[in-house]
Amino acid sequence: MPTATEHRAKNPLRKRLEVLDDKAVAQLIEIARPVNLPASQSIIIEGDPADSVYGVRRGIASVFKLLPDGRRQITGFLYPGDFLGVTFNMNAIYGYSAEAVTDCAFHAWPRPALERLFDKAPGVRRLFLSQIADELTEAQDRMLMLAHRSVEERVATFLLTMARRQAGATGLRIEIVEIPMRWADIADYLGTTAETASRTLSAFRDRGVIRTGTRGEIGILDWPTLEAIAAGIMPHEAGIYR
Amino acid sequence: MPTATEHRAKNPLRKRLEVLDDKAVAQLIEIARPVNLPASQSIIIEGDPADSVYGVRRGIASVFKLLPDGRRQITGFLYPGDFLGVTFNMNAIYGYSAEAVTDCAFHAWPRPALERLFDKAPGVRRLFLSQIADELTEAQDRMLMLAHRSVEERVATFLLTMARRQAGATGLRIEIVEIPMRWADIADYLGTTAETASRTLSAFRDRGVIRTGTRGEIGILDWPTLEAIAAGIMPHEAGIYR
DNA sequence: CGGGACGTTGACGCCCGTCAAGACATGTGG
DNA sequence: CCACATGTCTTGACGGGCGTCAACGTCCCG
Repeated sequence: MPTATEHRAKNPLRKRLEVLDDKAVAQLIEIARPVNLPASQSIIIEGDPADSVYGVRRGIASVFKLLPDGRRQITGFLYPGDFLGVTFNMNAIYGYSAEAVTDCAFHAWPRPALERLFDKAPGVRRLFLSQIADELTEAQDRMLMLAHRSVEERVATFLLTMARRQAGATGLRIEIVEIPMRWADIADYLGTTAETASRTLSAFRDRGVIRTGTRGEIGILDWPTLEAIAAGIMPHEAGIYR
Repeated sequence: MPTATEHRAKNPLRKRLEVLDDKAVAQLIEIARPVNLPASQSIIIEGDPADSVYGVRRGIASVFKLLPDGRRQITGFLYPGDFLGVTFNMNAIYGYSAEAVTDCAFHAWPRPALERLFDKAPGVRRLFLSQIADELTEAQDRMLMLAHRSVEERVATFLLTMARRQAGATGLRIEIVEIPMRWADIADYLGTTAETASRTLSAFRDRGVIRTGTRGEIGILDWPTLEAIAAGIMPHEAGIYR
């Protein structure tokens, strides 16, 4: 049974919009304002009035929450086809912050125009609905992950998710996985630290599971082992520290 | 800014349904089938076809996911007024399991009838929508919690949430908090173990923050300290082990 | 070339998960 | 009413995973 993340991985923009008829898509594009942001720029700030909804066109964005002491939990990475800032609060306040991980292009929809479109084109409402539902399922999966799985399992799962996303519908076990985000971001996403994440990668490398070297790339050498680690099979055979 | 849990705590059944007009409420009740379950009986099983949506009328239910090795993460407790099994998946499969924590009474709505009602009464759709959105916000809050906060902070936060829920809109700092669920459940909810949760309670007791004794009840003696612990202020003054 | 951002590696300590045993309450049958 | 079984909570002992602090290496950009 695929997780929500895996499900989402197979649903880029085209897939997501194909539930809409051509007219609805045209209307959506029409009321959109284009927004471009360089990496690590802020898009949405938690607590601000939620007057726009954003759709990722290009690049990767992160959604996160902050603790008063400055610590950060990235609750998700968003890819082309994903939406940002879809809230149904009555007070219409963003419930989280978001920023561009890589250089990004967005559609920005003013909320009033979007809600008018909701009434004209029910398919559009259903589209945003399914996004929320997907996010909820993914959030629940990740709760399980954060609470009950070791950092090794989390990192392995992350690598596999990235690999499968890039393989797309082909299902191939690709060799080189591109990791566009910084490891500090990944650590915040996985609920650990950059140091521990790095150590875990090194351990995988030393066990011959992956290959490192080029910045922003990981080579997967041993899929079965990586999958076994992610699944939690493989009883602490070799710790993080050699 | 209140968390989603706190928000939900102030929204029992009446509050939640008051966004509907009388006719919609009547229609909802009309198509509902009553279901009663004793404590620890299963309501929904992850992976089963999602042919019903449930509304909690009385009692407390837990929503959870299981790992293959049997470990469990409770992703939320549901109270009267909350809904269960609202999925917008195209395949219409429950994404989680649920069971009664205490003796429970539910409304059960067959999905087809409910979707017909969605079209007749748009307020009903919006009601279920806002539930999903609430759950998503809560899920994101809890990710932060599980990933970055100590067990002490989590237990303190849980006690405060329960206390505030019982205080309702009064905002009073009530003395005796009823805890209807077993600590094993609470531990699974907080992403820890029953042992550690128990130890944490004992530490609070020894520091004079709470009073224990009667099963299913906790007395809160020192609100400011408990709030400080929950907020993460209070640098490891006295560990769990005396 | 110098400075800053990012990743790597080491050393250290403690939080908390695990195993185990005991305390206490509740239910069940004789 | 008592003996016993069962489920829940408590407490102890122990060890490991991983967070923290610190130093170093590497790459990039002015």
